[in-house]
Amino acid sequence: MKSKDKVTIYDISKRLNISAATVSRALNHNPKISEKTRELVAKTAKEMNYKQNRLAQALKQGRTNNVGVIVPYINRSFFSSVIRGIEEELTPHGYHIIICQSHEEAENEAEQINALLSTQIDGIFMSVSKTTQKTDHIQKVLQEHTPLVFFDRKIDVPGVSSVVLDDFRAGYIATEHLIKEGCRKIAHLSGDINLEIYKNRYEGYIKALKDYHIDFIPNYVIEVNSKIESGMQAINELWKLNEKPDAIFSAGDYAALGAMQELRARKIKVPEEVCVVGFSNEPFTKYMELPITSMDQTPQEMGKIAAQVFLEQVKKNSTLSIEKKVVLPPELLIRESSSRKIHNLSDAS
Amino acid sequence: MKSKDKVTIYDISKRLNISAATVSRALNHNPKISEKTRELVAKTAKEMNYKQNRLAQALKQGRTNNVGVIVPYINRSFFSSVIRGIEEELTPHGYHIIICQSHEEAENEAEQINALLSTQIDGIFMSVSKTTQKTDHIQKVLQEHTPLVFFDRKIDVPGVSSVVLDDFRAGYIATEHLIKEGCRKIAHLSGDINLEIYKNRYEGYIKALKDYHIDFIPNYVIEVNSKIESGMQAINELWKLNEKPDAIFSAGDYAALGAMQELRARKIKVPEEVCVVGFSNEPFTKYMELPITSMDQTPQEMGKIAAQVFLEQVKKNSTLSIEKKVVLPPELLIRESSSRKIHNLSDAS
DNA sequence: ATTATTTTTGCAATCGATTGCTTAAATTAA
DNA sequence: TTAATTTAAGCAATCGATTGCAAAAATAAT
Repeated sequence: MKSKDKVTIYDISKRLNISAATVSRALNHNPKISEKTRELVAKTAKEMNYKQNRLAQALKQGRTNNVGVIVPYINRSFFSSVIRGIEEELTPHGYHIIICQSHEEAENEAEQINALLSTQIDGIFMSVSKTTQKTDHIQKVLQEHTPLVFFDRKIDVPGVSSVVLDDFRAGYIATEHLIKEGCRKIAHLSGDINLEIYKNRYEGYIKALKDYHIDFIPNYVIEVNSKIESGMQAINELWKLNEKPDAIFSAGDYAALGAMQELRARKIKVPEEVCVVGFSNEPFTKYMELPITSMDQTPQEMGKIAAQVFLEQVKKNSTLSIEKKVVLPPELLIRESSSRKIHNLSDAS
Repeated sequence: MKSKDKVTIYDISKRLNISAATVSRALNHNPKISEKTRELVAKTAKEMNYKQNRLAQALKQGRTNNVGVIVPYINRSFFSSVIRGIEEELTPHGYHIIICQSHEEAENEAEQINALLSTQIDGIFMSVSKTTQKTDHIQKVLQEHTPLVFFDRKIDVPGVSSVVLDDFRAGYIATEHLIKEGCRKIAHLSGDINLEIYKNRYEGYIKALKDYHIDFIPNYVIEVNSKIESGMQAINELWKLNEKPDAIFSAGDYAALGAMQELRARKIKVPEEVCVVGFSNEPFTKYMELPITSMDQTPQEMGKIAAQVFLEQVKKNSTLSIEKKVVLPPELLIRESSSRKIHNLSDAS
């Protein structure tokens, strides 16, 4: 892997008997260089299979044209779609995207941030992990004046922009939908309330119950993670109660799926006996034998907007960090798992 | 984003009235530095919030400790699991993983390679895109003596190591399983034959038919992509035939899912009338109402092994590129979609 | 033909960290 | 106390590309 044969601008300059400065300028289309030599340099560069050393360039210029994206997991449809959105928006501007996973560990998250900062990335996009409590590592990013944009899962830190879903509204809409389907005993499978998104979904749920004069029953709220098994477990808990729920609003699709599995195992009919609504519009929700109603978060759009916020920030080139907060509207995709009436199945995902 | 305040070893050296060289050595635990000054430097470095500039370091050392992974899509369970495997194996060795997507476009793939090479990564892991025909961009990697390891989808290029599944065997096993379930008219939803993996699966299928003296019917082979819709389309094609198949062996889970949807729409019972086997063991196959039999590729293991092959290669530090070919055994996970007999549902995924 | 002006190119410093070689300081031996 | 030896720290070059300023070459003006 030693490569003594890597071609540099000096190699080109020697070959052509001109200075490296001229080569550099020629390659960068500097107008001070005559067309003649520009073409000559371009030609020999290709001949010699020259490839720019972006390390050296970045070191000199102070920017790498790399941005980092930190997500809990890359294999969640939601996150990979956001990444796709960021890519599409930033690639045309010459940026490259470095994707990192925190695996929901605050520690990993901090390490990834350190790694990114030390490679001098030009910006960071991040959806914080569930276990993130302290903001030390985020302060570090700000200290370096590296633009930071939160998406979906954010922490409130002054000076940091964010693009999130209106999770409160989403929780409200989902619950309201279930109420309108005739459900009155609506359980909620919540995520960790420490994360704003889950807290907001939960509060939207509460508010909808209140608005429709339905009593809130604390026992109907079960905390789950994003594993299928936890959804199963949640049903087991709920069905120990005297008053069984007639609807499940899950803050995640995987838990919703688990819930449906367990309901089926118990021969409880969905949606006739229990309606189910999930969250995130994971692809499988649409393609189940019994498709699951779910909340779409327009993730790709979210990524694009996050990227735009970043671009704005770097364009201003100012040290003062702009703080921009974008909130996107959710869209409920109603499918069979919650459709008691023969319904207009608006399924446009 | 301008940050005139980034701390360098010079800042530390000035503060302590020692040379930058000493600071550098101290931070790197060079034994030539006394414990006293080492601690002093470490302390002030922390105080001043020093963060190493890995660009500069990499430029000097000639290695970045970054490796690139190029996959068609990150949101396929298979690929993200391979990436996870690579991460787990390489992170302890101080490497950072840069994840890139080709989106199945050879052009993107080439661009990603260029970008990675110009940032001087220490190695590349890659699963080639469907549209990759030419090997020019791969030759470039070899010219730079950058270690390259193919996983799953490879192209035959001398000097490149690879870790792949025994796809021929997998195709054989899947087909044999269907035969043993009593199927005789087995259709095959194949991927693009230009990719070795799909060609091998196809040939395994042919061989099994032959071994069991079943006539091969060309019309029973339909090319699909990895979209659900193409699986539906395939069933539409197959059901135009006079002799309808009694089994489907799909080279991909998404197509298998689409096929099952379409069969259901046509009121054709799975597995009673038609057995279905998919490929890749995507999580949804297990959690369907009617779980799909699928071929597991032990992706995380594949990633780990690929990483080990890479490590071996860099350890030898020799310019001569070792060529190592690892072939992993597939494992068929038999589920309801292909179990006519009451079966030992060996489901360990 | 000579000077003024415009183009084109080169010199050398710089980005931040590393490292071979040398020198200075500290320790031990004589 | 002085020389010999070990230990600690500094000098300066280097990695490859960029860029302000200066010099050289080419062109235009007088």
